[in-house]
Amino acid sequence: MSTAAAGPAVGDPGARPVVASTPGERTVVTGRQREECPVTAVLRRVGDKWSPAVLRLLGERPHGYNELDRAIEGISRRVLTRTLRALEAEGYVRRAALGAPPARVEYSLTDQGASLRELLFVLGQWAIAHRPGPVLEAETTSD
Amino acid sequence: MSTAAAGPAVGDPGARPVVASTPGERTVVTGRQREECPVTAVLRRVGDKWSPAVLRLLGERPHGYNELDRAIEGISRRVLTRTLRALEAEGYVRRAALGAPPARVEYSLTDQGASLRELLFVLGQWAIAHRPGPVLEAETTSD
DNA sequence: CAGCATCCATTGCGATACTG
DNA sequence: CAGTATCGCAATGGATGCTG
Repeated sequence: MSTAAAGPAVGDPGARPVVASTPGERTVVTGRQREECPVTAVLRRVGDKWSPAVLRLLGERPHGYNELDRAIEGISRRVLTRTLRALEAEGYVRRAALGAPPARVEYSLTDQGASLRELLFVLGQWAIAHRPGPVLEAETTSD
Repeated sequence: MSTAAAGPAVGDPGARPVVASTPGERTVVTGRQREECPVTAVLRRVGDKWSPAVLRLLGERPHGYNELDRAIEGISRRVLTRTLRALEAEGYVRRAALGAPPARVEYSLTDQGASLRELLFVLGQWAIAHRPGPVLEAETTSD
C-alpha cells in the first residue's frame, strides 16, 4: 500500500474511481466531492472535542446520562446532549429509555459504533507510532 | 480485534495501558487525558473542513500555493494558508521555497504525511463499508 | 506567485437556571 | 434522573484588498 492507490481516495465520493492523473491533467476537488466524501464525513463527526471520550466510555459498557456527565471531566450537559444526539443520528450510539420516572436512559454503542471504536483504536496505534518525534520510552505504568 | 482491547484506548494518553475496568470502578476521562490523547489530536487536526482535500491533492503530486487554491473549490486563501501551516507544523506537509521572485513555493507530503494519507485511505474503506445504509449500487462512472 | 491584514458570519463550546 | 432554555465567549471559516 505504499503507492498512490486506485479506488476511492480522500476527498472522493463513494465508489467512484479516481478521476484524474491523466498526465498534465489537473485534479480539482469540487465542493460536491468534499461534501459527499465519506472520509471527511467521519472525520468531522468524531473529530470534535468530546465524541472520542463518549465513544471510549460507551465502548467499555453502557452508561446513563448523568453517569457520562460525571465521567467526562469538563463537559457541559448542553454539549453532552448535542454530542449524544449527533452520534445517535449517525447510527453509532443507541439511546434506550428505561422505566418511568425517575426516568432512566441508557446509552450504548451500536454495532457500527463498536466498529468505529475499533477503527479509532487502529488510528491510535498509528498516532502513537508516528506522531511524537521519537517514541517515548521512559513511559512507565506508574502515576 | 472484536473485543475491548488492552493497550491504548480512545481518550487515553500515550502508551499507558488502560487504567480502569475494575468491576464497579468508574472510569473517568480527565481533561488531561483528553488533551494528551493522540487519537483526539489527529482527529481534530485532519477533521477540519479542508485538510482532507489538501492531503489528497498533495498525495498525488506536489503543488504550488495558487495551484492548490485553484484545485480546491471554495477555499479562501486565508484558510488555505492556515491549513497548510497547521499541517506543516504537525510534520505532515513540507514547504519548499524555490527561486527568487516571482516566488515559487512547493508543498508536498512528508513521509508522515504520506503515511497519514494511507491511514485515511483505510478510514475511507471503512466509511464506505459502514456508513450509508445499504451500499449504493446504481453508482456509475457517468456524470 | 505567495502570501498577510482586516473585517464579518457561522459554528462550537461553556455556565447555569429551570423542568417533567 | 435526564434533559431543555438562554446567554455569552471563543474558534473556525469566508471575502477581499494589498504587498514583496
